[in-house]
Amino acid sequence: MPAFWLIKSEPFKYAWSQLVADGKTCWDGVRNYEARNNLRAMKTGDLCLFYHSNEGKAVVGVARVVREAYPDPTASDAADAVDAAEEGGDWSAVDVAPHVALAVPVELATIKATPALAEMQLLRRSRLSVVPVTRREFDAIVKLGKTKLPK
DNA sequence: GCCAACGTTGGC
DNA sequence: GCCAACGTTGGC
Repeated sequence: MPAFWLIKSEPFKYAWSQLVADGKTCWDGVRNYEARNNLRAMKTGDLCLFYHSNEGKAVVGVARVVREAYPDPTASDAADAVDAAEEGGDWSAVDVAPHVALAVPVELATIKATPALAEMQLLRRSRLSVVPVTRREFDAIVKLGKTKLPK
């Protein structure tokens, strides 16, 4: 059984439409240990709710993990590499591809107003950019998005 | 633009 | 190792 996640991006930085245009992308630049651990727990085929933070504030699509965690290419330059070498820390990235766009974006306000979703990590750990989602929550979001998941 | 939450840093 | 200061994120 696949696991479910929610990944956040500011539309300004990397929007859902960009992911669709690119076909797939490297989800890198995560600089938080907990988020990194979540990235590393992802398996190929896991589904990720794609959330636009800050501007939009809604889940707009579902992405699929197409490559499991590997060293973050953006951590290999400049200060990050020095830090990683000195502190023994390192960063990870995964590749994701668009799976399906939600027919209707699921707004943060809607999530907050839905009792079944009140416990989402998105709400409780609002500053984490990669958080786990339960199957129940995932299904509820997709349903609110009036979307059928492709096989 | 402000503020709350929270992770990180640095002085001791 | 504690804790205050600081920086970043993200909602409003």
